[in-house]
Amino acid sequence: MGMTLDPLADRAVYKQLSDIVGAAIESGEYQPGTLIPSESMLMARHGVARNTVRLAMGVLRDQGLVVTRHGRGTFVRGGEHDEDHDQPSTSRSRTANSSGLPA
Amino acid sequence: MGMTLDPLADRAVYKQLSDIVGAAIESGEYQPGTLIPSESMLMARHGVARNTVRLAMGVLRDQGLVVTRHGRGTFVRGGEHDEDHDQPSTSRSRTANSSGLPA
DNA sequence: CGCCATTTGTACGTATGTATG
DNA sequence: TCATACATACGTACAAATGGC
Repeated sequence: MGMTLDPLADRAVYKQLSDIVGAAIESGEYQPGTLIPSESMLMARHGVARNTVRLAMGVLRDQGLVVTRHGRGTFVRGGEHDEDHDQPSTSRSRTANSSGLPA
Repeated sequence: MGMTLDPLADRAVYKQLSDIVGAAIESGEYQPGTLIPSESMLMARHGVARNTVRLAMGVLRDQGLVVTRHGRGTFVRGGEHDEDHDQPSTSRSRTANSSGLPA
């Protein structure tokens, strides 16, 4: 279960990380509407800098797989029950599948 | 024309910078298909870190205003003559107005 | 209410790699 | 070969939001 990062690989580490977390999401390991590990957690677990983690999260965000909230964390998309409280504008004018997962 | 950045403002510096450059693009100061100032230039001109410049460029990229090419620079979108040489996949599955400018 | 821990946001610095011309 | 420009990755620090107490 612990896909490891390879700094020597052709693929950038942050992309490898986004692949890993993204796969974990699609595999159901991280359920829709729930929080994925915090940046600190991911840093510790994978031995990378925060920057790298944030870049990876950025990829997942662009893919519409997750949504990040200041002070709260990063949630797996698709929690239609909406653990949202208010928020001025949830959508971000992205291609992003507002329904949640792509397939 | 020299809109200055205000580190004390409510709006994040990188967002202020994206506003400035974005406005310069829409005002025609930076013509479609041409290069905008390099990261080094923007750093020097505005007195900010490279990271900040890159964040600003990221905003413009998300807005579909510019396109960045490794080793080349960041171009104002709308150069339909296509200064492209080959490239595996130009689009990035973004909302991005493939035609160029939003309006 | 204030206090505090956690978490993301912003901004800086440095180094090295890769692409282009 | 070389200079320029962007890409990746590490580090630090402080701000702001959140939520439990």
